[in-house]
Amino acid sequence: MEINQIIDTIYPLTTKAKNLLTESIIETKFPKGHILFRANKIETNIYFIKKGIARAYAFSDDNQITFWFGKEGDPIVSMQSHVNNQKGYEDVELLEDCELYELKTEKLQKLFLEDIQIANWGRKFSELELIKSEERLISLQFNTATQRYLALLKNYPSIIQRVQLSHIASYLGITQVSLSRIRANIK
Amino acid sequence: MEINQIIDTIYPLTTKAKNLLTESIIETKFPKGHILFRANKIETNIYFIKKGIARAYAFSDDNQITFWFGKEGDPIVSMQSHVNNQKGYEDVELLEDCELYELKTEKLQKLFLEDIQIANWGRKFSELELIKSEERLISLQFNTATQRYLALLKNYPSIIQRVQLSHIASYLGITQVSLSRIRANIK
DNA sequence: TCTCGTTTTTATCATTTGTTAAATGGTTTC
DNA sequence: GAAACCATTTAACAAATGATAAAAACGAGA
Repeated sequence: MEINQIIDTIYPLTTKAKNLLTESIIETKFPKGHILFRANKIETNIYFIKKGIARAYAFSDDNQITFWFGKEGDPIVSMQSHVNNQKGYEDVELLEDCELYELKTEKLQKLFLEDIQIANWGRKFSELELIKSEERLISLQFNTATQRYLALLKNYPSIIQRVQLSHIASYLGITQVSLSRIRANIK
Repeated sequence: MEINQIIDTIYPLTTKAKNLLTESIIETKFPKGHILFRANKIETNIYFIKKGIARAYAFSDDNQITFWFGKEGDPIVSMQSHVNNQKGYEDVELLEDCELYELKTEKLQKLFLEDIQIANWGRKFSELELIKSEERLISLQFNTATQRYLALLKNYPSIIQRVQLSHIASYLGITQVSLSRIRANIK
């Protein structure tokens, strides 16, 4: 997905403000398996996915738990770094060869203070992420694992082809064995 | 908690911007049990809690599930109304007699477009809420019910005195019976 | 095609949580 | 103080999920 479309979908900007923003964005590529963000590190960039898919995970005892997937058009942000300039708790791994748009956090923070349109674009960005996060929270709290799996399939059918089931299981808050049972029962 | 402190904790404003914001805020009171927000309704106000405690819940089949508690200093917002001007899915009930600060969504949206400081205050507001939501999500996905209960007690010890256990149980994503068992095992 | 390594499924048993119902405890009202 | 009401706990059984191990399916290279 092209950066212009990504920006406009969040909050439409005038040409001037959009130029200010796009001037600060560069394109970059990383191979499948690349670790884009590291836990316990302050990340200095945010990204948007032009092409590819990624996951964020953290460790609980010894095992990785995936709590986020990103696909074309989605932002990749360590919120702790972006908001509080603090260390994040997550790794972000690219699950396919990826083309990304890169934007320095510091540069964006500066634009927030200089341009009211970009400040409102940043506000809208967080508002939209917040709504996504709330929906995810409620899905986890309200629905059974089976319901959550079916909802994921419905919202994002191709994820089954693109992401291995062990990651999907931990995203759903269950073990891989449990997801396998659920899949067997659905057929 | 006083409105000045609430505003400043989110993002410090110059006197001029703060006056613009506080001019639009009025104080109001409601008794315990009052339903402040209704599901399937576009809410036109946002609130901050000066004194008291509230919960948001939605229905899953026939039973209410509490997914949020607010106490002194916390905002009460229907994000669907605030961000998308759409109907929300939640009721908000006051669990004690409450003193609230009230702000019209429409007025705030206007200020966002007029004052860059207030736009950045609004951005910070959503960013902070987003971090809270992410933390909650990860707690739900990573931890057992017992761990979540202990964490809640640690973060907010007096909640046990202020909120009945059936609400806390559904907030933790378990039944009241299950919470009762957990409490019995901890002692 | 064969082999090796990885992913996914299946099986078994233990643990946790859900469901329903009854018992206990506390509070309010008359 | 008794009755009525509500919140909380306990009990008993059912269902879902976790843990561990083994089998099966799949894919990438030689």
